[in-house]
Amino acid sequence: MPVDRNTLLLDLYKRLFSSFGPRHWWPGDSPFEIAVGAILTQNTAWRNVEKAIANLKKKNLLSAEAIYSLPVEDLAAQIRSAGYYNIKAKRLKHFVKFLFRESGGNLDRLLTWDLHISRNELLSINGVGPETADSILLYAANKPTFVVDAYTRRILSRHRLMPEEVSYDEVRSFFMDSLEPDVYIFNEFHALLVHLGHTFCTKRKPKCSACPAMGWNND
DNA sequence: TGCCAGGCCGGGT
DNA sequence: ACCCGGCATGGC
Repeated sequence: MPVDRNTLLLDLYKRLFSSFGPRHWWPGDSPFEIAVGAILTQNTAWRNVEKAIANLKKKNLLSAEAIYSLPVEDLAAQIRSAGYYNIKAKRLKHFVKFLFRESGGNLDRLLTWDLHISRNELLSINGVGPETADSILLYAANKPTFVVDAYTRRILSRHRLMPEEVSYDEVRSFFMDSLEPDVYIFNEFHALLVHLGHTFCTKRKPKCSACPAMGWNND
């Protein structure tokens, strides 16, 4: 009697949670900091992002007003450690320009909008794709949207819950159709997938050492 | 030492 | 609608 994929997904969450415990994400003190982190961490190790954010904080530049006023070349220099600093400086500029245009520079107000509306608004910003938008919505606004990233895809494909090449929206729908729209579970599930992907299910370790212990077949 | 990290865009088929 | 090159630092 085969178990359906929805049940397998919920089972994965339960196993991850009981193995690793709550991750208490996202690292960041304010919604704006979380949004900046979401842009800076695009295809980049978080530890490189932390340094850039700490630097912005130290220089009192971690606000929509400061980033709006700072010349883009200067901003790039301040976020150097995050990598892709020229392109990311432009993206942060696009983001804060959007905030002032749509919401008076106030991210909190934008995030009170309806999920579907605010997601499309965020996606209209040059430099904000689906993962960045969902990260901001889930972790800064506590809205029930699921974040899909490279770890999510790798883990799901290694566990044969989903082929490698499916689209972002297909993976997101798989999670959102299988689980109750619970912000806490979406938050922890994504964070747990990143934790697993980070510590065990990496590219350098094609045989995920934690998975057999968790009762999963990933030959 | 090379390979990898919590993507996304723009130009070309 | 896909496909691909470009973007860049820092750690293992």
